[in-house]
Amino acid sequence: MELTRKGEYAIRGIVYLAKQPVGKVVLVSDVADATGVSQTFLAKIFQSFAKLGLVNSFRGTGGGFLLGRPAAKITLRQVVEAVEGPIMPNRCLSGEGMCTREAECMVHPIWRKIQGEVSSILDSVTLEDLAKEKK
Amino acid sequence: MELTRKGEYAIRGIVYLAKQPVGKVVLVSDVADATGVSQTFLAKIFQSFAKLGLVNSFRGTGGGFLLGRPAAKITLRQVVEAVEGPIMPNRCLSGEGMCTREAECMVHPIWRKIQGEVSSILDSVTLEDLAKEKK
DNA sequence: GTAAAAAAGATAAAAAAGGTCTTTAAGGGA
DNA sequence: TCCCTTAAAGACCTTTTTTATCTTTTTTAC
Ligand code: SF4
Ligand code: SF4
Repeated sequence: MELTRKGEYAIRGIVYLAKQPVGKVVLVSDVADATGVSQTFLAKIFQSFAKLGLVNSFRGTGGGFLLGRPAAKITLRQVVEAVEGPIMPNRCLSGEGMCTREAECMVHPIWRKIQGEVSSILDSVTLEDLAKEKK
Repeated sequence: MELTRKGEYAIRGIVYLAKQPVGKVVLVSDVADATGVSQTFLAKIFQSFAKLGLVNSFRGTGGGFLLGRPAAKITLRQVVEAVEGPIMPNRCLSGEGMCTREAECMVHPIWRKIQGEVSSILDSVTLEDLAKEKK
């Protein structure tokens, strides 16, 4: 029930991107320095983001990363799921037939409810919200 | 963000206990058979329960386990936390000073909210609820 | 005393987490 | 064209956690 470091770093990294002026391209090394994350590890994380279109990347001189769409259009859930996989408090939520006890199980619906609540909270937060300064 | 097998087995095991007639002592081997869990693994889990008073145990002939208090007084949260530790979606929730960024962090409060929601859902379910037959 | 059962602790295989390193591809500028 | 810069891709590695099993000890009823 705990976010991994990968997930934590992913959030730090993309929030840093969201804090940049729109259109500014930043090096992964800069993000790594600013967030206190190993550069190579963060690079891997950003690759996952790029595959999903959460960020755009440019190679070569003057290259780097920027958000793939406006910060307001990227939710915290999308960021977390990009690196951690689907929000899933218990294995039996991944599909039918995962557990033969499901038909009589009184616990299964509880996990579904938790999944729904957590997903909904994470969906309600965007990078725009997270990029603001705390007041 | 996923319940371990230990947590899953813990719930299955103690729910089985909750389904027994009040006061009935059952062998860990019976619970293991009924829930499809390895007996030795389940025994370990029940030891954790016993330490916290969630179950009572008796050794020797005629020994076994039963609930430590009425099913209505044992919440799903207590069961899960007994084997998985505190509900904690991110490390920084475990105490002050875990993360130097916390003061300016906009994400931290989100994790706290999730922690609160999940805890509250798990608190609202008792073994009495889980022991009922599904209708 | 003996058999039954949980308690306790040591051990270990398998999986996941948490990275690093090397090579390749792409882009910009001299 | 030839460097230099930077991300992409994938192989590789170490540590920690999960998921157990096995053995020995303690307690209890008969
Ligand atoms: S017993 Fe219930 S909660 Fe557990 S895995 Fe099966 S369906 Fe899910
Ligand atoms: S940066 Fe924020 S969310 Fe991440 S560990 Fe620190 S306080 Fe928690």
